[in-house]
Amino acid sequence: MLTIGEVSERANVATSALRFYEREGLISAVRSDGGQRRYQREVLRRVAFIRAAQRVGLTLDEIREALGTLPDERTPTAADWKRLSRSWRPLLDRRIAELERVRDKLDSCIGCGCLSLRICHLCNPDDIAAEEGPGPRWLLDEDAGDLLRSAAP
Amino acid sequence: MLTIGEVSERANVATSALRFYEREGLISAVRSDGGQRRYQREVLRRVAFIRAAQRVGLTLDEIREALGTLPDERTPTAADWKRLSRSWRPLLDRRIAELERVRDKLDSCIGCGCLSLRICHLCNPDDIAAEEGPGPRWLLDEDAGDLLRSAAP
DNA sequence: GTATCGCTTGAAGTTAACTTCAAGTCAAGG
DNA sequence: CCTTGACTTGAAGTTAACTTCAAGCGATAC
Repeated sequence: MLTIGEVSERANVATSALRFYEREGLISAVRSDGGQRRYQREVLRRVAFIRAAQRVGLTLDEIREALGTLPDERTPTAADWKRLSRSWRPLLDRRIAELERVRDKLDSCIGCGCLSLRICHLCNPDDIAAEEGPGPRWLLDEDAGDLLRSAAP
Repeated sequence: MLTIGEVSERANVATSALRFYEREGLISAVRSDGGQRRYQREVLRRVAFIRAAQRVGLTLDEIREALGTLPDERTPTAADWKRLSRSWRPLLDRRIAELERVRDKLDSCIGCGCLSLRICHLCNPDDIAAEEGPGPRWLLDEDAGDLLRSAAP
């Protein structure tokens, strides 16, 4: 059993983040007699998954959903984790393709020097993202959730 | 001269966002007798630049800085905009490369099924991003500002 | 046993990029 | 002239993913 400080150091994640993940239902812990959190070693893999998923671009909501497809009864196996990670691949591909599209349009727009509205494809791409909702909006992308759901067993 | 509603519709940007950009010093407007905003047509290009820059991944702070390198006296020319847009290229290249690295590591990690800390390169990449500060942190990247500054005349 | 460091909680703060709201004023058509 | 829709302001709310804080208990080394 690991203390929160040990998990924090090994996973390179702040203790405040671990408590936050617990509140958000992403990880869990048992308690010592004195009421302190004690983690099973498995939590390290879970946290690793969370951080890797964030690098890929998933939100914590999406990650929680993905973690929800893991078996409740037994400890997740390498195959379980593999299934989840594999589901990221198309998402990554799409994000990369999107950026490459922007780059190519940028090239052609530098060529024409336009940067004018409706004419320039760079300024008015035909995407759905960046249309709704507040908050930071850099590279919001639709239906990551669908991809995850399609990876469920 | 355009009203805020006209700019909003042509640029496909909410009026609230236009007022916000003005408060943030990204765009400006003169006022009608009654105190309403009246925009020069040039603001459309400016807004287009802002939105395109956001797609590339710049923050409004960085965009303000970039806009600050435009000449104060004369209306910016196509060459001015071209210079700014060109400075995005290396940034885009780096972001794409970063995602490709993640994708490749993902492949090898699916192969080994590891996803364990410190051992797995996907979970513990050697990057500086994702280390400091609150707020959403998907694909934070260092020194975009340097790139912009190096594009100044 | 006591000093010290680690752990606990809930509440509130942070950042980016906006949006929403209330309570009005302006402009244009009929 | 009057109605209606567009515009004004400042303040407060939103979202994600956390962090910071205060006030106090837990665990461990000496």
